[in-house]
Order: sequence, then C-alpha cells, then structure tokens
Amino acid sequence: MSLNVTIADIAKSLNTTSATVSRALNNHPGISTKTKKRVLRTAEKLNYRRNSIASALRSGQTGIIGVIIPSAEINFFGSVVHGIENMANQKGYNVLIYQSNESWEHEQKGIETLLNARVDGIMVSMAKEKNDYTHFLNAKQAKMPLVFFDRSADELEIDSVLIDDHRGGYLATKHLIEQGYKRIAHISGPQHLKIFKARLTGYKAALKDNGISFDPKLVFNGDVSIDAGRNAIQYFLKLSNPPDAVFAVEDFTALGALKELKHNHIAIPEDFGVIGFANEAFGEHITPSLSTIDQQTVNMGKEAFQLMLKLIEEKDNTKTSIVNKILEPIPIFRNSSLRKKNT
Amino acid sequence: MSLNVTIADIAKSLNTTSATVSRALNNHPGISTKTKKRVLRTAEKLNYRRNSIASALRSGQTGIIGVIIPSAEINFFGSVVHGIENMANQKGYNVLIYQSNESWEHEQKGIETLLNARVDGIMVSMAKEKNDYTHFLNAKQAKMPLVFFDRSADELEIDSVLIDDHRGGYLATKHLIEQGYKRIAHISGPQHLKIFKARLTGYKAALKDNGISFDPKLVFNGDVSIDAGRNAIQYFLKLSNPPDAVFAVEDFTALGALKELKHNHIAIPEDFGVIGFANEAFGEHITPSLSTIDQQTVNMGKEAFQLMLKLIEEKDNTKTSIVNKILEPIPIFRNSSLRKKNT
DNA sequence: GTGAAAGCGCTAACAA
DNA sequence: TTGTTAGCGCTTTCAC
Repeated sequence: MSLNVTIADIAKSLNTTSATVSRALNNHPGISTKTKKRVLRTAEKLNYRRNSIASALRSGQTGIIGVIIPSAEINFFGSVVHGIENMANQKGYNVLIYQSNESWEHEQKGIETLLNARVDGIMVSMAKEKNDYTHFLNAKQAKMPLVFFDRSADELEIDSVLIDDHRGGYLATKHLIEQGYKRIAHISGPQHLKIFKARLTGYKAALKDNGISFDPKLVFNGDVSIDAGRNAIQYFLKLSNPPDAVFAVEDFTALGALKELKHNHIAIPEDFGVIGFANEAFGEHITPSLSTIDQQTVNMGKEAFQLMLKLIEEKDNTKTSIVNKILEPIPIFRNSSLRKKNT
Repeated sequence: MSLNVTIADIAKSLNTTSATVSRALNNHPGISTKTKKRVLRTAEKLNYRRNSIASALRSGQTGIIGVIIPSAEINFFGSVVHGIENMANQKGYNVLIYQSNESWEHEQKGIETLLNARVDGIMVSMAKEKNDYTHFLNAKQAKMPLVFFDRSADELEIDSVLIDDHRGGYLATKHLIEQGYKRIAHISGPQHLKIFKARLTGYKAALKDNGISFDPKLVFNGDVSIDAGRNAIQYFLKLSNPPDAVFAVEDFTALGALKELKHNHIAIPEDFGVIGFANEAFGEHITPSLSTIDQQTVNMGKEAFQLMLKLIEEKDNTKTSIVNKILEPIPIFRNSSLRKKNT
C-alpha cells in the first residue's frame, strides 16, 4: 500500500527473494522462463517502477549523459542537442542539459554539477569566454568520458566532432569565383575562435588556388551579428575598388549584408553575390534566398554521441588515441549567389 | 587512493564519523564552527565530490526537473527551455530534457523514464499527436509534481502556464480589421490542442465584436506547417468570394501562405494581409516582414518553473486549487499586414 | 555538539 | 536455477 513498490514487495508476494526478482527484471542469464514470467506479471500488477537512483548507486551507472551548451535558444545548439538526444534515447540513455550562457564560470559549474550527478559522460560545446581549462582537466582526471562538439580547443587532448570550417570557407569562396564574381570580400568573426579563423584561411586558400591575390582591404572583421554585415557593406562600398561579392562568416552577418545591399539598390545576385555560413532556418525564406554552408547539426549530435558511446564502452581499457571526427560542410546555393543558370 | 573520496574517508582522516561530516557539509544546525571548518578544509584537500546519487537515494530528492518538449530543434521550445534552465540553475536544480518528437508514444516513454529517474518534478508541453492521457494520470497518481506549459489540456486538472491564445487570436484579427481588410480568413491548427482552439475562438470573437458575421468557409483546418499555409491559400483563392486577409495559427503556416500569395502575384499587404503567431526568428527578416503575436517564451519558462517550485514545496500539503497562469500575448505588426501609415 | 546504527532500493558476489 | 549476504554513499533518527 506504499506509494512505491519495490522489488522486495514483488519478492514477498511471490515467496522468493529480491535477487531473483532483480535478475528476472534485468534479463539475467540463468533464470527460468517461468519465474521470469511470474515476476514480470506481478511487477505489472503491482505497478512496479524501477528506482533508477538505487540502481545507479549500486551499479555505478546512471544512464545519463550530461551536455553543456552555450544556449538552448540558439538554433544551432538546439539542433545538435536534438541529434544527441535521438541517438541517446535509442541507446537507452537520457540527456541532462546544462547551459553555460557563454560564461566560463557557468561552464565550470556545469562540469562540477555533472560530475556530482555521476553522469556516464559529458559532451561539451565550449563557451566563447575563455579562461583556463582546469575544469575539463578535472573531469578527465576523474576518468569521466568527455567529447567536444563544434567548439573545441586543441590544447586539450579530447575527442571531438567538428565540421571542416576551412573547407567550408573554401567551398563558399570557390562558389563565388565560379559564379564569375571578380572581387570577393570576407566578413570575418572573432579570430580567437578557431572556427572563425579556419573560415578565413579557407577563403584565402580558395583565392590562391584560383590565382587571385589576397587583398587585406577586402576583409572586414566583425562580431557575428546583423550589424556587422551592415557595417561591412558600408565599408566595402566606400572602397575605391569595391568588391562584387562577399562570403560572410555566418548567416546573420550575411543577412545584414543583404539588407544593406538592398538598401543601396544593388542587384543581388546580378551585381553582387552573397553567401553565408550555418544554414539558419530563415535563409531559405528571405528574398533573395540565402546561399550558405550547412553544418550537419543533427548529424553532428549523432556522431558526437557515437564517440561518447565508444568511450563509455572502452572505459576500462586505457585509451591510446584521440579521435577528431571532421564532418563535411555542405554547400547550399540559393538565389543570393546564383547568377549562372547551371549548378 | 580510490578514485572517489567519500565522507567516510574524510571522517577517517579527521577521527570523526560520517554523520558529523555530512552535517558539516550540509550546513546543519548544531555543529561547531571549528569542526565545520576542519571538515570543509579536508574535503577540499582530498578533492571530495558529493555523490548526488547516494544523496538522492537516501533523501528522496534528486534536484532534477524533467522537461518534455516536442523538439529541441524548434526555436520556441529551445527558448522556453532556456527560461526554465536559467531559473532552475538559480534555485539549485538541474534540468533533464526529453523530446517527444510530437509522438504520443515517445511522450509516454518520457514520463515513464522521468518517473523512474525519480526527478523532483515534470514539466511538459504536450505532443501534437493525441491518444489518451493515462501517462499523465499515472504521474499525477504517483504524486509527481506536474506543470504544463504552452500546450495543455483542460481535461487534466494540472497547473499550467499558457499565453492567452484567445486574446492573441483576437488581437491578430482585430488588427486586420483595423487595417481595413474586409473578409478575414483563418488557418487553424489541430483542434484537440487547446491553444489552437483558443486562437480560433479569439478570431471569431473579434469578428463578432466588429459586426462581421462568421463564415465557416473562411476557416481552413491545417496541421501547423508551411504546406498547410500553401494549401489554405490555394483553397481560399478558389472560393467564389475569397478573403482579403488571413490570420494563420502559426508563423510557419503564415510563411506558407505568404509564399503561395506571392506565387499568385497578389500584393501584400495592399491586396492581402497576413499575420501569424509565435514570433519565430525568421519573421522579421523575410519579405514582406511578418506580423505576428509574441509568446514571451523565456518568461513562460521562468513562470512555469516558479509554479513547479511551489508544487515541490507544497508537496506534503494536499493541493486544493489548480493554477493556470496566463501570459499576455504581445502583438508585433510588420509589413505583411500594415497597409495604413499610422499604428 | 557528536557518535552509533539503521536503511533508502538495488545488484552482485558467493553459496547451495 | 535460486537464496544469502553484503554493501553502493549518504542522511537521519536516537542516544549520549
């Protein structure tokens, strides 16, 4: 008559022991089909619900994966979490979310909390604000399986899933060249973040491979915002020899660029091409629709979880190598840059 | 030398008992400041980390709130979760996310999992797919604190935070009337979800208050998708007496409507007005920018968590009344419906 | 103010 | 195949 039925209750009602019931409930080998059935039936009848907490305490496994993201409100992370969650649920794991709000302090607290919660593993996309990495090193030392996604740091030798930002930048720039644009600019992001730096180097590499010399005047350093895009275009248009296309480091920046170009009555894509990065939801709905580079968000989540699963399974064995899974960026060409009929 | 330091280890190293250490660590009354300090210092020195699992088993409280949402990928829910998480972390709780993917079966499994995880409370935004509510009733019966947000059902007597969808529908429709549109249609959503039903009644009420008789032909029942918007417009345009404005139940539906109208070369907002609902991020960036109703997402999450906190605190006392917190919808008028200069 | 002892519900040795 | 026993690490009476 208590609120929570335990295996002891089931055992009592069947004149057997908790051990047997536990074995039946967990599909252990070496248990008769008959008792298993009897147990399952009475468990159902008594409305038994396993106490995961007790189970976790005893077995040392919680079946929970902690995920630290900068913000659930940013589409990109919501999408990656979606991928992680899908995969995790399929494999019988649950996902505990912790938001760092881009703050180092919160990130640290998140690691601490997840460590205390005895999660089976922690997946992290690092906060922009950087300080030191002791919290990650702590987790590593405590043998907590750790996987980074999207935002990682080379200094830490930890498994990660990233997309190839260099290649993304390369493909975006190459596309503009192929569309016949002659002076291609770039609106870059904060250079202390690896992903933004890589997009810039990709841009430069594409220029080089196509015999176009790099002109530093054509790089505007922004902060990944709509305004950065606007400001960049204002700056570009004032140049004595202005560009006729731009690769923006991120879709919102590209959006700002589009708006400013339209404001100046410049025809897109005829007289000016624009491509962004991230494949944000709005891109296909604006006018003109925005060319961009997709980051395989859901897939990134799934891949990251796969890595995590492997780490958990190998936990006892000493791990020797670090896996850095690199996902291919997927170019999506839309009207903001397509001025040739083909492709 | 073991991986995990326990309170027993601290006790041993101080020649005292676990009980004292526990009390010191938990700020219990009736403990000398000296021993507290000594305990805290050695805990730090030994790199002690509380085992939340053991603590949860003994105390019956996990400090975890389970949240079931249709999808983390939908901006709206990510945003609400952000609100919940912020508030929860502030109050020392953690948040476990479970995605139903709009499926009744997953939702059921989510409740089961969270019940087993012995979370301190469950917050739910219901899946579109409806079957029965036994899983919610189970949770209720198990005395699990339960709060709904955004999507709820009247049949279940459970606390909730919703926005005033009726009023939202009313305001949207009234706005179209004020802009001089004469035949105003509505694209509705699945009617078993209260929020969609309420938007429809709000629409009807606004018509009535303005002396416009309701015409059932002007309501197209969709499923909250871009295609629903497209199909609705196709249907509307075939009517002998077609509408000149539409209030869509949701922004994506409104987007579909916009696209189909543009496809038919109908001028927006001059010849046709459109307003959506939800204030999705893309709305302000498309052309024409989309009028909509904002739902105070982050605030909704915070309010919902407040309700949850109250439930947890009152858990012992028998609860007598159900709280339904209603948030005010905030109209946002943009170019898709603004054809008068003023306002 | 501190210690002794019990037990939350489960699982996993080891026996039988 | 099943039962016995002993904890996982913590909190919480009840003594003193």
